[in-house]
Order: sequence, then C-alpha cells, then structure tokens
Amino acid sequence: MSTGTEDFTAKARIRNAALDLFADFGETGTSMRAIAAAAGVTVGLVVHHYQTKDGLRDAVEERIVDLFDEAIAQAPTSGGAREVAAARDASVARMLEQDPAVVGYLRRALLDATGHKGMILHKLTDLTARQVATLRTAGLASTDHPDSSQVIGVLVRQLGQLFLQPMVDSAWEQLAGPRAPEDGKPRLVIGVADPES
Amino acid sequence: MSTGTEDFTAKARIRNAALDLFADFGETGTSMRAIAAAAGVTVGLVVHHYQTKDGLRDAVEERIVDLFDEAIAQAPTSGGAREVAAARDASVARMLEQDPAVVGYLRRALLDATGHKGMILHKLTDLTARQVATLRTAGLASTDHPDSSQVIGVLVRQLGQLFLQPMVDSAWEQLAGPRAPEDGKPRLVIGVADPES
DNA sequence: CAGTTTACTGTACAACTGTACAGACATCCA
DNA sequence: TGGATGTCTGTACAGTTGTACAGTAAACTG
Repeated sequence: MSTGTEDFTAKARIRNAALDLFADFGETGTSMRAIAAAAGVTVGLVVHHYQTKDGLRDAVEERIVDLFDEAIAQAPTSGGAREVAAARDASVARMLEQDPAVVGYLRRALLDATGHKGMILHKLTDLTARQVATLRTAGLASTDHPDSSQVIGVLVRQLGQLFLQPMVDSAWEQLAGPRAPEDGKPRLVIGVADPES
Repeated sequence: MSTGTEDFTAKARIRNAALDLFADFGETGTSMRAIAAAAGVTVGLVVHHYQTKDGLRDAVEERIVDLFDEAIAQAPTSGGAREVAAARDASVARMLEQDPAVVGYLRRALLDATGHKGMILHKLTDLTARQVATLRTAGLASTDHPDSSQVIGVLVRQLGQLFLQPMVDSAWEQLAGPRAPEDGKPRLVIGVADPES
C-alpha cells in the first residue's frame, strides 16, 4: 500500500510490491509469484520487465535512492547551513514516514553487511557525502570535525534510530504493559564521537 | 567454526551449524540440507533430532539464551553494584566476541520485529529485567531512573552497538579508503535518556 | 546373550523455487 | 490498413525446498 500500489503502470506496481514484500519478508523470503500476486499480474510479466530477481532488486534499490534524492531536493536551500541541514533531515524523515517499507528494506539491507548482494549502503553513503560536501563549500558547516565523521554521523543518526527503535518499542511494551503509557518510554540517543587520539 | 563445531554430539553439531548459517544467511536463506552438510550428517538426522525447521530454530534460540545466562553467571558477584554490572557486561561482551554468530543471529532476529517467529528478544528482555532487579535489591543500583529505562538501557548499549557497527565500518571503509587508518574512525555513541517530562 | 531403544542413512514426495518461452492482445507508426 | 513493438497470460521445466518414512547400524538394558 505504502508506495502507492493502486494506479501507475504494471511495471511500477511490480517494483512497489517487491519493495513492500522485501521489507517485510526479506529477499529470499519473497517469491516472484508473491510479488506478481501483490501487483495483480502473473510471474511472466515480472520476468518480462525485470528479467531476474536480481534485476528486480536493483530496480528497488534505485527507487530508494531516488526517493532520498527527491526528498533532499524538495527541502528549501535558503538560510544558514544549519537550517538547510535541518530541513533536509526533516524532509527525509517525512519521506521515510510516508514509506515505511523503505525503512524496513534498509534495515535488512544495511545490517546485513555480509551476504547482501546490493549496493545500497554504498550509494547512500555517496549521496550523504555529496550532501555534506555542498554544505561545507556553500556555507559554514562546521569544519572542526573531519568530514568523514560528519558523513557517518548523519547516516547513523538518520538510520540508526530507525533500526533500533523497534527493539526499544518491543522491550518497552513488554516491560510497561501492552497498553503502554508511551510518555514514560525512554528516548534513544545515537550519534558518533571523534575517537580519543 | 565459532561455536565449536568440531567434536560434541551430532545433535549439538547440527544446532551449532544452524546458528552459524542462520546468522550469515538468515533462516529462509538456509536449507535443512545446508545445515546437515555443515554438520557432516544427512537431512534425515536433522529431522530426527529437531522434527521441523521451527523446532531447530527454537533450539538455536534456547542455546543463545543459555550462553547469555552462562556469561552472566561466570561474572564475579563481589564488589559494589557498579562493579558487578560492569563485570557482567564484560563477560557478555567476551562471550559475543567468542561467538560472532550469536551477534549475527540476534541482529537479524531483533531488528526483524515483523515476521520473526521466534521469541528471543522477549526472553532476553526478561533475562535483563531479572538481572537489573537483583542488582537493585541486592545493592545500590541507582533507583533515580525507572527500572524499565535501566533495562532498556542495558539492552540498547549491549546490542545496539553490535548492530550499528557494521554500518559504521562499511561507511568508514568507503570514505577513508580500504586500507583504513582505523584510528580516525568515529566511535559510536548509543544509549537512552529519560523522556523530557 | 536377546531385545529394545536410539542414532543415523537414503530415498521418496509433493510443494515451491526462478526462469524460459510460445502465444494472445493491444498500441503505435508507416 | 498492415506490420512492428511492446504488454501481458499461461504453461512448462529443472532444481530446491521441508518433511516423511523404511531400513541399517550402533548402543544400551535386562
């Protein structure tokens, strides 16, 4: 549902269905037939458009990178570097909220260093590095930390929270009861620090 | 190899092989035959000992909880509560270092809220809650935070780091080059804070 | 020693996997 | 109009999946 599985071309519907299912059940846990059924087509058409399952995964990852790109592009570029960065973070956060499947997919892909055939972390690191670079040259993004630390910091803050939150939620529900008060729930703190030299 | 696949009974070898493979390739990505081969037996024996794949997974998760239990039990209980807690953390950390497959398995299982059939997070939360409770009654574990926050804090610090580290490593390698200086790599900071009231 | 339980192999089976391909239908350009 | 191109269905196939089971070898029990 999330990525708008309703109208669009069959090709896009297939890709969106694949994203949803990969997010929930993983790549090996999702069959071509299940994707086809979710998209309202037959297996044959999936193969016709994407050749192989690998091809379909590549298309899904490309789509995710595009979503990040679009989210960043939509954020206003006016104001100080701090405001620009904040606006970009907010825009990305909004996109991830609208498309929970992206979070699910990334969670699986990124934490799966070993064995994941895709390159999405690589591409997202790239994207973030470019983003930080433009902020540094254009404005006053603080340069008292090495830029690689800044890039990793953005990645970890934006994504790490999303990955660990389910763990916190689950533990909180177990400890505080199912109808959770919710406002007593501890808040996750995630970031990076420069190593002590 | 990690969990000592060498000697032991065939039944234990099967369980250990399953843990290793589940950690690397996930449950759906691992076939009964692959587990049998890794343990040096035939599929028939796997079924004989564990009936179904679900049964095998249950045994694997039970084993993991046991490893945590043993690690905690091995830590000395002398000294102040702070020392006891530190010793337990260290003992668990040592166990996880000796058995990287446990980390891999937990990474997959815990962050997989949806769709994971096992109950391992539930059991580990339980274990941690009991651990915190005994520290509180026995000694002086600070009671100025709610105990659920303390429990979640322990979980997040012990496990969160392990889950996010691969992401940091991968990004660092990409940004700083393959033969990484390593000592410039930013350090992960993970914890929980009480919500602002 | 015989008898029983347990460990283990090998094979069999139905269900499902990814992929290939022949053909039906639609769309578009000459 | 007619051919070409692209969309889409249905079926087919070889390989893999989890599980069942008959039978052999070994270990234990009396």
